[in-house]
Amino acid sequence: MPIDWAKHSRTVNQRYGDSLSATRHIRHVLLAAITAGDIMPGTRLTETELGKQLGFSRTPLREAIAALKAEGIIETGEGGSLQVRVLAYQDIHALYEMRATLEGMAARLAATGASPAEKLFINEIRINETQLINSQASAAALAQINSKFHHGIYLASHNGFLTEALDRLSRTMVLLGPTAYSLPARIQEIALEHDSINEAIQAGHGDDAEA
Amino acid sequence: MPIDWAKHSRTVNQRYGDSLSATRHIRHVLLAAITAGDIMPGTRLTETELGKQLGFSRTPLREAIAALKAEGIIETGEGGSLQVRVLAYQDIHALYEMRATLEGMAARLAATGASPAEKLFINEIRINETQLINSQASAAALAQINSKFHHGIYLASHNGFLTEALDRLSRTMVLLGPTAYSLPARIQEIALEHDSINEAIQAGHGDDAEA
DNA sequence: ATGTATACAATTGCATACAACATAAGGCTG
DNA sequence: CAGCCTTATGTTGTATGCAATTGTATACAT
Repeated sequence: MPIDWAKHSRTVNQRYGDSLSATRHIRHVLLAAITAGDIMPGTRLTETELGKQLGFSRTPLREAIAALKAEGIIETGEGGSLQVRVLAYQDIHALYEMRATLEGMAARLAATGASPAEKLFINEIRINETQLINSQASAAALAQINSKFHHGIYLASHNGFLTEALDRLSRTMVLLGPTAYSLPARIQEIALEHDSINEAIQAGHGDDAEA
Repeated sequence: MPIDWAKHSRTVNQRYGDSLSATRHIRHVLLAAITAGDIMPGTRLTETELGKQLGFSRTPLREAIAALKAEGIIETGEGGSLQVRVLAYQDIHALYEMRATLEGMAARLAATGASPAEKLFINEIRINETQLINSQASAAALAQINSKFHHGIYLASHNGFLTEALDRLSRTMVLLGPTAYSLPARIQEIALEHDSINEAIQAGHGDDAEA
């Protein structure tokens, strides 16, 4: 069954506008397709076929793939064939370990260095999230506000490389498949964690935030 | 004065063999040129000119540049023009902050999780380094063994993403220009630090290694 | 029946050609 | 003389075509 590229293309246009270069457009479309689970890790990608389906020539397609290879999303199998990266079992542990450390670093930096405006911004997101949880909002909406909360902390760390590294990790995490954010128990846990982090940031307690 | 691309090309061939694809070859050559200071941050790069000088067509050149853009080494100025990334002043602080955290993480993981063979390997590198320092070896040789010591710790962390992130940071650091590893006082400091780290790893003390 | 060699098909890697865009210079007009 | 429009030039973005390498199937020999 062919993949509905048009849908992903529309999503990208909505999110980034329709004035992207073909290379960047294709990059985002491929990421969207992987995120949605339309392309599973290990799937072989052939340039000719992809280009035909996407409606672009192979040149911008290859550039998009070159960027994704540099990010570790796509890898070259033996013989130079292309495939979506397959994470080894140990990679999963490494990935979470890495994210925990970097998130801790971001929380600490946010607690010690965030401006009043940034603290206010983070706090408002947290309030917003609580409201959404109490009103039984959809999983998608919760995931979105969750992402916003974390990203707010990243930015408040005032460290562009940290933000970039965490964003890159998120992109790599999509290789693990869809996350389970929908379990009620987990939602409560996350809410409590976010409260602790938020309080530590508001109070300026670096150690507490990192924990 | 034109850049001596042939020299960098030879260096790459020595280091990685001469069977690299044009794209990868160009990527390494550009990195070597930036590392050597032949191309300074902010320098504008034109594809046509570069391709002519390197002896390759624009296609593999653009793919190499796409990869370097994804890594944050090359950026697109206004109007789509290419230039070597110029680090903002705050980026320098962020870069060192990031490296300190990740190196600490690597040292902790190495201390708690390295195999006996890996500990032995790291210890031998440390002994080798001491000998080189005592015998007044060249700065280049010291830099090389220093790099080996750190890389040994990265690998002993058993976290591929951490290793990759640190390698990427190193590549970004070349944008700061050549490092000062030649000051005698600094060499002694580094030697002491390495001793502390090594001892902590050998003893399996995670907290000490991280510090 | 199995192993190997050879030929063919498919796919990636690279080069060239063309189109679209931005930029800067020069002339024209107010 | 100043400002703006036009045009020429250079650079990036995209498409197409060709070469080389790799995977595969088939036929033949052991």
